[in-house]
Amino acid sequence: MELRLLRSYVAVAEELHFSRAALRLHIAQPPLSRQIQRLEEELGVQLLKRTQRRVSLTEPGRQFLESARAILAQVEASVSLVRRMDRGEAGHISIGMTSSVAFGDALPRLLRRYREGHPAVSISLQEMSAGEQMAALREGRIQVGFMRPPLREARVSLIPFTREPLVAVLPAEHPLAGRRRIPLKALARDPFITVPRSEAVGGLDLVLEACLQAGFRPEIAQQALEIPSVIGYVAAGFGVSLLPQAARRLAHGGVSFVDLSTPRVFIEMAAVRLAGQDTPLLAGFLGEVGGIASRKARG
Amino acid sequence: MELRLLRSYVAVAEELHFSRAALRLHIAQPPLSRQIQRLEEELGVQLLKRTQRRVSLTEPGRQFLESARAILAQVEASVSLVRRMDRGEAGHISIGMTSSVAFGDALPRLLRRYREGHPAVSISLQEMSAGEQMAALREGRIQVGFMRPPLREARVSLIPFTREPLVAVLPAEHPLAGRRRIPLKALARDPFITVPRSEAVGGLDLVLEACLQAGFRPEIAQQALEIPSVIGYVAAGFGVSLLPQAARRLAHGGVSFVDLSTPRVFIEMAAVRLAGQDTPLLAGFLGEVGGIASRKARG
DNA sequence: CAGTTTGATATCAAGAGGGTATCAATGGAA
DNA sequence: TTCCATTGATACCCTCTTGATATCAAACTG
Repeated sequence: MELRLLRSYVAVAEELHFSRAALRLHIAQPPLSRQIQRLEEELGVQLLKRTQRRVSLTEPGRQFLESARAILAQVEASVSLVRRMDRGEAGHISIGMTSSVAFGDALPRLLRRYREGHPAVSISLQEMSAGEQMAALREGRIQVGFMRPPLREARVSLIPFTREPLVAVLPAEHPLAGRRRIPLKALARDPFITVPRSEAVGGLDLVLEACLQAGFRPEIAQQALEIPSVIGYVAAGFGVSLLPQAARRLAHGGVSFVDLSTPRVFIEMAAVRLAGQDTPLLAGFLGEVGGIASRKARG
Repeated sequence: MELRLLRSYVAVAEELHFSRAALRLHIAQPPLSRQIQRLEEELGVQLLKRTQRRVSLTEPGRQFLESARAILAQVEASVSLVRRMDRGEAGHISIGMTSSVAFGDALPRLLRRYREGHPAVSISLQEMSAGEQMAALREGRIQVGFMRPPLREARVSLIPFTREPLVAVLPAEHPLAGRRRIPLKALARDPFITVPRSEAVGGLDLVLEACLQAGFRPEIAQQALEIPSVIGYVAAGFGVSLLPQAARRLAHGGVSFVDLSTPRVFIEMAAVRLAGQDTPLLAGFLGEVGGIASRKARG
C-alpha cells in the first residue's frame, strides 16, 4: 500500500470520473485506471462500481474514501509538525528554576513573551535547586535551567539573563531603616541571615564576598531555606540580610529594604544548558533569553 | 512522501542501526541509507544524527517516529476495516419495521443472534409503516424493511421471516372466551376491530379474507392504529379481533385469546430489500434471516 | 596500530510507473 | 435505428526509481 494509490483513489472517488481525476492528479487516464485496479487488487475489495459509463462507490469504497482522506491529512499534519519542530516553532521545553528565581518577574515575563511568539511550544516548569538542575540537565529531564552563577560545572553553556543589585533588608526598628541608601559597612556589626550555599549557588558566597569587599567579615546568625523565611527572621529581629532587588515584592511592615551605596553588588541569573545540546527549539528559546538580557542591559 | 519511506524510517529509528533495519526490511543497507536521506531531504528536516558509528534520533526525529507509527497503524486499520466491510463483517445496517413487528420476539432474537456473530456491524432500528419503509428503502435511509406481505411493490426482493397463525381475541365476558379453540365462523355475528390497511399491509386484508373463507362478511366496528389499542377496544366490549399469535404477550384480564380451528390463517412477516442492492453486509444479514426462517419451518 | 564495524558512495540491472495509441461499450442525437 | 461522442480498459513503449553488489571512509576495539 502506498500513499500515491490513496491520493489517486481520493481523486477518483471525489470526482467519480477517471479522466477528470487524472487531470487533477496531472497524470494521464490509463495509468490512473491501472492504479485503482492495483489498489482494489491489493485490498481484495471492490471500491468502485464502473458501469463503463458511470462510476460510483461501493459501501467499502465510501468507507475507504474517508479513511484515505484521514490518512493523507495525518501525513500532512505530521510533516508540518516535524518541520515546525525543526524550525523551533513546535515542541516541548522542560525548564528548571531555583526557588529564588521564582520571586522575580523576569522569568514569567520571558515565558509569556515566548509563548506568544511560539504557541505550538509547550513548556513545563519545575522548581529545583541548582544541583538538581544540573543532574536533570544531564539526564535530559530538563533542557534549560535558571540559576544564579557562578557555576563550577564544565560542559554547560550559560546565557546571562538578569542582573540585579543586592539590597539590604533591615528590621523596621533598625536605626538605619528608612534611609534611601547606606554603605554596606554600616551593617558590619549586625548579624546576617542568609540562604545556605547548597540552595542557591551564589547567595551565601555573594554576601560573604560583598562584606569582605566592604571591609568586614559578617556574622552569620541564621540560615533560612527560603527567601520568605529570611524576611521572616529579619522581621523578628534576628538580624539583617542582603537579598536580590526582586525580593522587595515580599516586603511587609516588619522589614525595610534599603539600597546599598557601596559596594554595589550584583546578583545574576543565567539560563544554563548542556553544551552541545542545541536543538533549534532551544536555540530559539535561548535567543529570546539573550535578547531580553541584552535589551535590558542597553536600556 | 510515500509509505515505504515511513516503514523504512520506523525500522531504522527503532533499530538505531541501518544494517539491522535493512535486514528487517529485507533489503540491502545502501538503498536503505538512500531512502532515509531522501526522506530527510523531502522533509527538509534532519531526523537522525549519524556519527558514522552510532545513530540517534533528533527531537523532530523522535516525533516523526511516533507520527509514522501512527500513520502506518491507521493504514493497517483502514485496510482491515475495508476488508471486513467487504466480507460483510463490518458496517452499518439501518432497518425499518412496522409497529406490529415489534410485538413479536422474532426480530429481537434475530438481531441478538446476528450481533453476536458480527460485533463490528452497527444496527439502527426505526419503526415506520410499510409505505414509509418502501420510501426509505428507495432513498437509501434504510437497507432492510420488516413488514407483512403481500406487497404490491415491484423491484424489491422478499425474504420470508416469520409465519404465525392468527388467533381470535375476545372480551373476557364473551360466551366463547376460555375455549381452547373455536372455528372462525363462530364469530360471524360479532363486530370486528382491525388495524387499517395503510398501517400494516395485510392486517385488514387477511382478516377479511379469513372471514370470507369462513363463509361470512365481518362487520368492521372499529379501526385502531396500534395493536394495544385493538386489545383495549376488545376488552371494552366493542367487539372481537383477529391478531397474530405474538400479540398474546399483550394479554390482560379483560381479554381472552382463543386459537382458530378453521380456517387456520397465517400472517407472515418478511424482510424486504431493494432488488439489486446486495452488498456483502446485507447478504450476510439476510442469510441469517433466511436461515432462521427455514430452521423454524423445519422445526 | 591493525582489524572490524558501520554508514555512505558509485554503478548497474530490473521493474514500477507514466505516456500514447487504441479498443469496447454505452448513451444520447439525428 | 444508426451514428457519434464519451469514458474506462488494454497494449505497448520508455524513463526513472529502486534495489543489489562492490567498495570506501571513518571510528571504535583490542
